[in-house]
Amino acid sequence: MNLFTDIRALVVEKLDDLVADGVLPAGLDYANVAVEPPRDALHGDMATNAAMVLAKPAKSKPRDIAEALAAKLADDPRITNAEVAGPGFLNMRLEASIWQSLVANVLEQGTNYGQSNVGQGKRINVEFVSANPTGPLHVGHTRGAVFGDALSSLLGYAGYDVDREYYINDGGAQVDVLARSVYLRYLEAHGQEVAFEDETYPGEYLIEVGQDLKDEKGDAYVGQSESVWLSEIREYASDKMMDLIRADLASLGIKMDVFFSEKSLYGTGLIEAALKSLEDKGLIYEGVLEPPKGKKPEDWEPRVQTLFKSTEHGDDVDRPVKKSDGTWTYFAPDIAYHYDKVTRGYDALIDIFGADHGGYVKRMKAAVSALSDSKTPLDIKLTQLVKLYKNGEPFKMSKRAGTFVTLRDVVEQVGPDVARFVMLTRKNDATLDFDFDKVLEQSRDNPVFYVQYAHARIRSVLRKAAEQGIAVDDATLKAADLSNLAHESEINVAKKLAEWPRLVEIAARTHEPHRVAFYLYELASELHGLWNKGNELPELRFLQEGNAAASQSKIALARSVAVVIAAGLGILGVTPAEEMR
RNA sequence: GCACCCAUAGCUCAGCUGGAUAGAGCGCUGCCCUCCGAAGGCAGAGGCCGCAGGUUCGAAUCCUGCUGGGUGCGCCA
Repeated sequence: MNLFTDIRALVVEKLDDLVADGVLPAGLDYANVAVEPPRDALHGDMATNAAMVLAKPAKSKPRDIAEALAAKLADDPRITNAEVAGPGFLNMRLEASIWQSLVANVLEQGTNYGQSNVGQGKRINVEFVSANPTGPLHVGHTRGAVFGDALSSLLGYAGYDVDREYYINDGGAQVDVLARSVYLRYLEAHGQEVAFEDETYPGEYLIEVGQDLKDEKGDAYVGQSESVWLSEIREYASDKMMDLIRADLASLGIKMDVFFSEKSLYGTGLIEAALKSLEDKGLIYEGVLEPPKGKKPEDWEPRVQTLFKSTEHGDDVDRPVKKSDGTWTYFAPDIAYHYDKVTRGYDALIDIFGADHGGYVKRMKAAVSALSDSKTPLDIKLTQLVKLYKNGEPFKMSKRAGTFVTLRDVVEQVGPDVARFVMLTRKNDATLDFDFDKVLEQSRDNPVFYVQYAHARIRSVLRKAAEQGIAVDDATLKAADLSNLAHESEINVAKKLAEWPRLVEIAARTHEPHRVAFYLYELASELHGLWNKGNELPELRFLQEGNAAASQSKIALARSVAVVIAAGLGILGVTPAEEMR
């Protein structure tokens, strides 16, 4: 249930009446007619722009249409009054009973309240993290992981059938580097002195892998050439790294539905098939690229390569799919991977990349557009950098100094709930400041705390009520007499609750889970405000002394706030707090 | 040189498929606990929405051009 769509349906119904009355011409397009909360609450509960949108096509004055529409709307029992304002806005006020029954409705539906069917069960694939299997996840990955997971949950809540997917880059040279690094640790486990050259990973997390390899294989690889061990260790090591990464993700509560291996594209004809598909569309040719202007590489020389005509699908230049020596570029398996996603029958694809892959967006969109004949939309969300702070001071990361911060470091220091919430209180395309101290601060300045506090307060009221022998189960609460929830402050809380379903749809449509976090902050603010009003106005307190029935109706409102907070936090992957400590 | 992202209060940031007098928090000023958690609340001051044009009933929002910051740019994935 969504009050805004209900009222919009009413507006449309009344517009049709006006058409029947001959006030408006037939055949008008209502697509742009919106019913929204007015920016200023003084204007009313809901506003529609119908008159302004329809004035031109109806060849009429906005205010005339608005007046006629207002008269029609005033007939509806739900509308207390409808008045024209400004250039032709129509402001509506709703009966208090609407807001009261909304509270009952929230309790009826529980955390399903706000779920939407805008997704219509469409299948959507969200690919995220996709870090190379060469080591543990770091902070940058954390943001992408949290964002992707929350977006997936949000889309699921909005009625999509979502698959979370991880693309394992286990086909390239970086896995060879990993294998060589593990080999060094393996030799080390055999007591040899080893040196880590530039082209190796010196990270200590490989010590254990080398040791395990020794335990399994003994000295079988010692003193052997790469041709003996490279491919085997590559496999062994990348499996180990994926175990590590899976555990990292699990520590944040993230579980992927699909892990797709790049390696599985090679030697199976999948890359060839994808390229063939493009070739059949006339989008593959042999050619020479222009050097990039202004930043000409020293060793630039013209080369003939196999190119994908990505410019025909919105890219700036055509992109190579084969190197001059005939081997695939990185782009080729990526095309094949997306071809696979397209052929798996998804209605839409979402890729989540780090900001450093921004240059990749156009060619990837071009590829999917070409592969699916523009039928499968691909949205690519970039997550910007995370800047770390400690006590307000920038926290420098350096791989060499061993001070690079991993996902595990973050989770261990602040916990998964805080890490997730903080990462989601910013738009994905804005850089994020993450201060290890500030995120644990207990004040209004810290949204995590503030929202959790609101939830904990409500739980506290429920506990208190139970101690006093008042029944506070949802079945009892929703049957309570809610008509005394009539004070402006109480109605305002209910109005905020009414926005939830609408917000879910907006956030899902724009692929912006941060909107959920901001909404929860606003809702928490309403709750805290009402709570404090109880200081001066005892009739607003949730616990009405000696009056169980009155208490139950007040608590019903508080409980419905807790339900929506829990639902919102659920989307963000955060556990609602029972109490603050 | 080109592409993408960002620019809103002193600071950190919201702002819905274009809507009315642009909103929060921090900081600043002043208030509110015999009362369900003051870990909170209320009020006040604080704005050329980077600059300049354009589109229209209407622009922080869309388009173009600038300025400043970030990211990236053919045999690295």
